[in-house]
Amino acid sequence: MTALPNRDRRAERREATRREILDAAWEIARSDGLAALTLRAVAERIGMRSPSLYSHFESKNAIYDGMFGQAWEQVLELQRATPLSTSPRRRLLALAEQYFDFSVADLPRYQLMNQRTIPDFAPTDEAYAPSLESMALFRQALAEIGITAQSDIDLNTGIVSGFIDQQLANDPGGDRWRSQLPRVIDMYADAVGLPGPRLRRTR
Amino acid sequence: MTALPNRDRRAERREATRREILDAAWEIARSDGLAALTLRAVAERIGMRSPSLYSHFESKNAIYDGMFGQAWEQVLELQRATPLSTSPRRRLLALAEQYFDFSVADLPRYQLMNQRTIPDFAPTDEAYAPSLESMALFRQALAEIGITAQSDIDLNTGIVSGFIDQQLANDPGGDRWRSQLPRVIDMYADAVGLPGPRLRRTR
DNA sequence: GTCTATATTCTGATAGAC
DNA sequence: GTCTATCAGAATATAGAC
Repeated sequence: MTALPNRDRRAERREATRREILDAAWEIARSDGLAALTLRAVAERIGMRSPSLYSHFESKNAIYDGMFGQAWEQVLELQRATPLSTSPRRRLLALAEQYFDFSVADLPRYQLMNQRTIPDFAPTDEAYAPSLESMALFRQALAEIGITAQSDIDLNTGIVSGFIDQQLANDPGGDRWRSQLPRVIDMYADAVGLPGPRLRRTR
Repeated sequence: MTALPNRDRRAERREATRREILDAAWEIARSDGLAALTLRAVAERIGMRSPSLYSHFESKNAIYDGMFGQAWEQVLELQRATPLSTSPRRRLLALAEQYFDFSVADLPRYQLMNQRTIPDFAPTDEAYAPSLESMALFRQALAEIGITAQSDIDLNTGIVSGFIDQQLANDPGGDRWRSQLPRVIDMYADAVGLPGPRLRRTR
């Protein structure tokens, strides 16, 4: 009987190459725009020829799919690594700031995750899974401080995503909207009936 | 002395063709996605060959530019045609609903107006002008009800654009976020110190 | 102002040798 | 698993006849 090695070096190498391809794809997206991605450019950046990519991804959209999954995995990691404040308002602010900062740090990533920038791309169920998991964690974090109504959750996502949008569109690199997060979170907390203390003084 | 005709039929025709081209471009953007626009497809749709488009637009991006200008002109027209309520809260709600409905009615239009979906497109000053004019009208509409601080204006745009975003991304064609506009506008009005009466009962 | 013809370059993808 | 060679097509844009 032949002993199986406890590490599959082949699989490890394969996975490393996959990540290398996705890393290159992100770099191109960040410098030239998400829609400007081409297989040749990705291959060239890692010293390959474009047909070789097909050993790792079955199509260009499969690369977008991998990127989509990676991006939401990153959100998940961030969520899992961050302890949740027990103060309801501080928790809300921390959740908002965390997602805000993650989003504005990388426009193409945000476009891929949340906007339909690439006409014929739709994530596979597998790539979509971490997105669902992320939302589930978010709902749980809100539930623990008494926010369970769908309308209250929607109110939260609506506000935060709008701040991200405006920051990216009208003040990239700045903090015009980011600096107002405490204010808007106080508004939100008041609206859904959370107890104080407020994050900021009232006017 | 030769009398000049009081109508320039040639210019009218030219302008009509220009509009026809842009109309076709919008149709393609709506059915295939904004980034999927091609000159061939535009030309074909109006019974032309693609090189003929160059008699009316100097490049593909010039077509995007024309579309961008048109979209913001439409916003302007809408703003000018709508009487402003004298009740502060009703005015806020009407402004929000108007822009919300306009935005969610056409995703590619919204992407072109507000998101950087096309990597190498940037509007010319001419096409950008109606956008600035629209924002000026908006600021004036807010100023008349006592909202003048930049932070208060930013708060408004942040909230409304986020609702649009979420509606487009997570409930296209529905009203999950649209139906909450009165609630969030009340929140906003409270936060910036507007007098009542409220649009909705407090919980 | 529209056409045909074409330049030029690029695209995603496949076949098959090694 | 990566390569060369290539496909088949599409892209934007230009030249020049009519």
